[in-house]
Amino acid sequence: MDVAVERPPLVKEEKKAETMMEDEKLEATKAEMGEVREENERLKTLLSHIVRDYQSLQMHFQETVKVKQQAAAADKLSAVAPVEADVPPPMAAAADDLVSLSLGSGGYARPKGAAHERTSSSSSGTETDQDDQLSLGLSSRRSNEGDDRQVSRPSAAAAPLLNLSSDSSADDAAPARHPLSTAACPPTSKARKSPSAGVDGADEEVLQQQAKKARVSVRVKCDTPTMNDGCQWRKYGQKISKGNPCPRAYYRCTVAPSCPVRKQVQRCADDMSILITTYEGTHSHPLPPAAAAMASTTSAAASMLLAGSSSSSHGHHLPFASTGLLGPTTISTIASCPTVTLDLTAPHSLMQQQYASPYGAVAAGYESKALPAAWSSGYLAPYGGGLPYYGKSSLPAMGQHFGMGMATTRPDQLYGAAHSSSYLQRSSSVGVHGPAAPAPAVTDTIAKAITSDPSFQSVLAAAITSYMGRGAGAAAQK
DNA sequence: CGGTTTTGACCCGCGC
DNA sequence: GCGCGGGTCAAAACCG
Repeated sequence: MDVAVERPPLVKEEKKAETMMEDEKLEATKAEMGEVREENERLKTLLSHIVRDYQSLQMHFQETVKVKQQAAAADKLSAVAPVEADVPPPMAAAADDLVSLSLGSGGYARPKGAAHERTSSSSSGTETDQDDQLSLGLSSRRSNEGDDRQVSRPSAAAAPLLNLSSDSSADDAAPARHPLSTAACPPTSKARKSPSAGVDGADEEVLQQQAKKARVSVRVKCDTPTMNDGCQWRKYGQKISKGNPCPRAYYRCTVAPSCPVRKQVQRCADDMSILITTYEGTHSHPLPPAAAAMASTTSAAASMLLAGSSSSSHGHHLPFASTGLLGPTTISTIASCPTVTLDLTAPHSLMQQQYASPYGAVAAGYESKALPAAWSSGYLAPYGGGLPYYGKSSLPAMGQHFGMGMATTRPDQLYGAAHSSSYLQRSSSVGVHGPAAPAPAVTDTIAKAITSDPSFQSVLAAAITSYMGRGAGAAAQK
């Protein structure tokens, strides 16, 4: 009873306390919002700064390249009569490449080759929308030069010189000279079977040679028969190769009927737990997010390869190699089929070094079984998806998306995501370390890496800038 | 029933 | 020219 009498005042006090609490909460939230806003501003500033840096670098590079190109052209003219005068020599084109890491959506422009591919392949089946095209390719292109409408512009100005992955290299290196892009003639076998398929024999040969270029081999510890990289594959063959009791399986990308991408999967003879997946070709269709992530990884690797093979100045655009971002990476140019091998398996001494390096955690993250797990996780996060899709989002959104992707389960997105460094710093504080939660750990370390190494930032900035195309430019100028 | 996997045959490049 | 090995084809089997 007493209690009943005394209750009203208590309730009042409670209410008072509640309102006080709410006020506090409100204040806290407001403060938080303010922080976020500040963060946002900082990010914007940082990004614009980066973009500016990148642009000036780009211009500088272009100037240098122009000079080189002119010299080369002069040489060529004097030496050999060009087959097509208006076509820049492949090598010169290769030299024109930029360090830009185009992760995804039309990452590389396929000027004439692409157009031709469309026409030639569309006759046989459905072809995906080019605008949304995703590419495995790491391409070099002039990213922000007012080319705001399309990520990849089909005009010659795009002059994408370096396209990362194997097939694309053919596209880009000699788009006009070999109008039939390699992607367009997926069936190298068909060419094989019907060599007189109508195209100039010599051209075809060159084409195929180039198509054979640039393979990316990924070594990963994986218990499953294949590493799920998010793409759809159809097995078309299996062979017992010499020196390895384990059969090698051949897969073809089935996301698009005309997609030329293939992969070979084989267990390592020495260590059966290691799965060696070799990718070849460039997807001629938009990729699902999960696959895009993988594609960006392999394209980064392929870019290293092509960068090394496409110009004499090795290393000037091997940011990942130099930083070790991709893990222990070996490049073999044996035969006419150079291959990048990403060894994401055992902790070699190299790995250990990388552990110690600011970027080591990337490799470390891959090294653990988390890698296949992450790749095969199906990746359900709505925005965590492939980088290509970011191409359409506004800049701030991008930051969020990147952050999201990283904070969840995609260490492999780091290559494109790291620009939101302050976000990373943040997420790093939430990160959980340990093998059970590799991604946060990776995020954490990456954040440290980013904040501690300006060169890394600039490299990523270049990549992001090129990837974002117009979006970045527009946002940066704000 | 359509798509995928399996598997033997075939083709091609390369080394001898 | 021949044999070997890698890569691909394509029919049959399999599967959901």
